[in-house]
Amino acid sequence: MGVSKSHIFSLQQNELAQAAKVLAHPARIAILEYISKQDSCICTDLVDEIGLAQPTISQHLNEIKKIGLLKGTFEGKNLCYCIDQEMWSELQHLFNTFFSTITKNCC
Amino acid sequence: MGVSKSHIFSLQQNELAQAAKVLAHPARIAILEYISKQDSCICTDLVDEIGLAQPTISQHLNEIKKIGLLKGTFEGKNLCYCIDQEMWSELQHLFNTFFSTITKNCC
DNA sequence: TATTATTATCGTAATATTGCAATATTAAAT
DNA sequence: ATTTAATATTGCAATATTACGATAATAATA
Repeated sequence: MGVSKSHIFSLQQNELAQAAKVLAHPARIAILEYISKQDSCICTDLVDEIGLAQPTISQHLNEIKKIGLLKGTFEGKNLCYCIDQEMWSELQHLFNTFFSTITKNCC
Repeated sequence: MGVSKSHIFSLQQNELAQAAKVLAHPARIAILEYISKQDSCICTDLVDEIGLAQPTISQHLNEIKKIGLLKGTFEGKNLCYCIDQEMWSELQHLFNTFFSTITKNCC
């Protein structure tokens, strides 16, 4: 088929997978890193900084936004994106828990 | 186009994205969780445990194997999968570093 | 109000992913 | 040597993702 059978998995499993999907593209990693590097918030610079077209960046931003990782506020003419701290911590916790609950007992 | 322009990103960014991609499917999360839950190693049970066809499970296992997260040894007739501890720790570190270096200064 | 700069959306093409049936491979057991 | 059970591979269909040009929407400024 081609559709993920998400209904056969638990909420936790789907949530983690969904979050991982957002991080599963170097452009989105780069975007998050760049946003966090700036003291002030960014606007258009992402397009210049990363070598992708404006609609593509916009699409990636939207993916990040969809799981609530970005807050955007207007500041004059330009949209001003920043990382939602609460959501970021939540994500960090989610991954951390997953990594530590996997006990690596082996044959 | 449709191809990820991985060459415009750093090695670190690509590696993290690649790793995240492996975790970006609930079936693979479920597989890792199940393997770790078992005291002894698993074999066919993944197919029964998770509701996906055998070739599909095999494919997912392969994705996990590709980044070196699984070790497989034969134990009688059945393949016996287990999580590569060293690689797992490396991954954990990779994500941990990423999550903590993103400083969430906002507007 | 018209212009300008920034961001979003639409449409489309290329490629990737997900899933399974059918089949092949592998190795133990008869 | 055959059969049996477990895993891998192949081929294919459905859907998702990535990327961008063209265009629309938005809001500050002239």
